[in-house]
Amino acid sequence: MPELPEVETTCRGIAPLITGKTIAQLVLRTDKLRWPLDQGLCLHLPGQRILSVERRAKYLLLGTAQGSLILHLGMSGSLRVVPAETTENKHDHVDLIFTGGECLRFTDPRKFGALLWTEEDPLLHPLLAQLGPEPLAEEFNGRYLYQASRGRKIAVKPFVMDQKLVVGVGNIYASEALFAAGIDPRLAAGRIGRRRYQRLAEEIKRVLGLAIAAGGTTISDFFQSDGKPGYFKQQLQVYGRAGEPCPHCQSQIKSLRLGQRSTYYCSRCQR
DNA sequence: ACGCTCTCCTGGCCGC
DNA sequence: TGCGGCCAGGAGAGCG
Repeated sequence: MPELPEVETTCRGIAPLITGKTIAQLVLRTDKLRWPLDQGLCLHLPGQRILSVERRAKYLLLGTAQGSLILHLGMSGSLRVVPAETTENKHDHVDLIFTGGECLRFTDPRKFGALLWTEEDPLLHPLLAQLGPEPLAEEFNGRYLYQASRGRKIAVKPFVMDQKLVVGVGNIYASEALFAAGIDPRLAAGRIGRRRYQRLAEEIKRVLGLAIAAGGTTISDFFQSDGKPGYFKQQLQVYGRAGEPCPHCQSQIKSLRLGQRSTYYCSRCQR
């Protein structure tokens, strides 16, 4: 997926194009994404005006006076604003058509995304209520990581990917931040000290910030809301680079699986 | 509570 | 060129 930088890029891309627009029609071309789609969406949405477009973790929240649309891009989802008459492609599952003729189109080959309607505060929705702090917020820092990790035996990489700990750090940026911080991704979270967590928190913020500035990372499926790819791929130091020389020490970048996910690291720079 | 695995889905790529 | 196997940015569910 779309990790945090990709969702942020999408949020910034669509917000100015759809804020204030009134929904005329919702078109669903599949009956389920990650979960069965609530057909009530088609009843609730027409006539609503988009008052806000926000991101929380990897969720996009479209606020209206009556409730909120909660969107998740899953592993392969993307959103674009196109003219409503634009011919749909195979994986264009949802269209939110506005009265002015614009269309917010959700595309997701793997159908791991989500689309939910809630009339409560979306931040209190069961999917969002348990989420950890935003990584770019001040409350996310080395002290927080250190305290949260005491007694934890889980490897540090899956640890920082746990959305209950901190949101938005996915598989790509977890490898990148650990490389930048010089921490072996296999280390038990509970055995890493304050200073190293201080560094890791800084690197997570730095890497995510750079990726947002580059419009995210496009491996294959992700595109910005204007259809362009994200350009951060060129700046990836280790992700997807097994066998290539480490940009710092030239030794071969290694890969392994941790918690079912591909992990890339330099065994010389990361201890 | 914690740590681990499996699972949803489609497509691209690799090797035979 | 076709086919099987494996892999892919997420994360909830269920297990011990």
